Amino acid sequence: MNPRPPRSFYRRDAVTVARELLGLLLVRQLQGKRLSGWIVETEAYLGVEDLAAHTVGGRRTARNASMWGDGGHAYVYFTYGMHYCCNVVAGRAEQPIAVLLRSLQPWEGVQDMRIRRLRARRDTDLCSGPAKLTQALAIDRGLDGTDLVDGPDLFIERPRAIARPWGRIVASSRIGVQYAGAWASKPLRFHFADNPHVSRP
DNA sequence: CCCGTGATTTAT
DNA sequence: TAAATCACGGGG
Repeated sequence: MNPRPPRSFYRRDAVTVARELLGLLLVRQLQGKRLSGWIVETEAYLGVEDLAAHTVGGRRTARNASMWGDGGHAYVYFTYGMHYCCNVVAGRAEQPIAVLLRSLQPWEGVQDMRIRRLRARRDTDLCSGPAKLTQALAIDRGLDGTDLVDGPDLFIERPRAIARPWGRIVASSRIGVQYAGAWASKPLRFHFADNPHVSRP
């Protein structure tokens, strides 16, 4: 069993957490089996001032409640009538910042992922997008608020030995937030250069 | 390019 | 109550 980062890992600013999540393993434990993938793409959402964040202007609703909680928990939301997206909550309670998990490099349970993602033609289609990875790993609103540090169903591991050399980290503007004015172009998306599992180059 | 899809949010 | 929105994915 790989060690998990402690609570203090998550209780930091969203950009730091977004960058340091790259190369860690997201694990979904389901029916006694592990589905997992290496985190290769993230986006930071900076809270009340961030025009692209669900908590902009201090918005606090039933949907985004877990974003207001302590770091190290999941914020899972439903959108476009059919998709779930999974965030890692950063900072401390009452500091509504988070990191959207955008892409994984599939690792364990790839065969199960293929069954959950029948539309994926290649393995680079399995988890190369925020709603693709939730479908592949069976993450839905039932996991909203789950504890990534201590929970049994969804968590993050940081193996002692590095699995592979990941290479350079690239920063770019976030995807799908064109409405956010000046915040749309800030370099808050992070991914490994030249990784084929990233949602788009 | 366009559209499906329906919960969530905001405006009356 | 009603209307608009949407941190997307898949197909042309």
